[in-house]
Amino acid sequence: MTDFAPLRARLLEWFAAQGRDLPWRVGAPGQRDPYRTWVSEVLLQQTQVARGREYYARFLAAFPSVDDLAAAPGDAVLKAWEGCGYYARARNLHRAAQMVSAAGAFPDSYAGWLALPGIGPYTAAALASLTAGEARAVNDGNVRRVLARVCGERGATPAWVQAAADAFLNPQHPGAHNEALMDLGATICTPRTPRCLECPLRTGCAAYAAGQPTAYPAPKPRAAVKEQRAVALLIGNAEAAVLETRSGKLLGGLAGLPTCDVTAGQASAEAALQTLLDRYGLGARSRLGR
DNA sequence: AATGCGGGGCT
DNA sequence: AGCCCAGCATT
Repeated sequence: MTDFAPLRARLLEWFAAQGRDLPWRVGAPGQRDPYRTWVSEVLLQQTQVARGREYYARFLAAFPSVDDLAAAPGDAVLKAWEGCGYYARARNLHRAAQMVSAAGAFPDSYAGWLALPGIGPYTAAALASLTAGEARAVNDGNVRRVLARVCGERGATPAWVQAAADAFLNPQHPGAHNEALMDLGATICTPRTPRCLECPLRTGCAAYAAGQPTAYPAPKPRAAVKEQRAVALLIGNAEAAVLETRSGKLLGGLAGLPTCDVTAGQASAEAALQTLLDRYGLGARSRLGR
């Protein structure tokens, strides 16, 4: 295994000088406010920082404290999340806020955070290290990429990444170390065109030495994208239109235009449209003037 | 271990 | 036109 000791120090030095200034980073890593840190971490699950910033400001304005969030109606929480995607995050955050509010205190350990809905290994490690200084290494897309490159490990499996992240962790400054690694992955050790000449870990990086940083980690073969087709009906105009509560998993429970799935081919599309027209008693398609 | 879940940015 | 993003829950 790579000798991480010199890399740890250089990473923290770089972070002190070049780390990102983000609105939820108030106070020292290790004693951050649990609610704000929690909201930011959930928002940033599979969501880029620029977008997370917008929704963070909106969400904190609507729900300034965990008690405010717990007391809010579910619709209001979803409304604040509107357009951000992965809506289970909002529903789980709301449920978990009610659990925390009822308990009267935030979790104070990795295990405690992990027990809340919507919080998995990554988020629990981030929260435990950032709010309580617990020595837990985060393992996310940035960490996987940075460590695969530093160690020259093309086939970085989840188990390998976790072991490497644990070995790299700075037990004296786990929160700062985790944030530093994420910032490095986001701003220097990027997926496509890494800025190796600005990287504090360049000396000692196996991928840089090999001259092909983007070859690490090797991309995983992706499953073929499944295509789905549907016909939607607009009754109304840009000001007001008929909406339905969607069923199923895709945006289920949210409002949307009336839709009908299309199985295959033109005939099926015509049939789907007719189904929608019949549903609203709009008669033959020709009556729409087409 | 695989899959579904949103929406947008980057190359 | 892919690939990726501070992942998680479910199967």
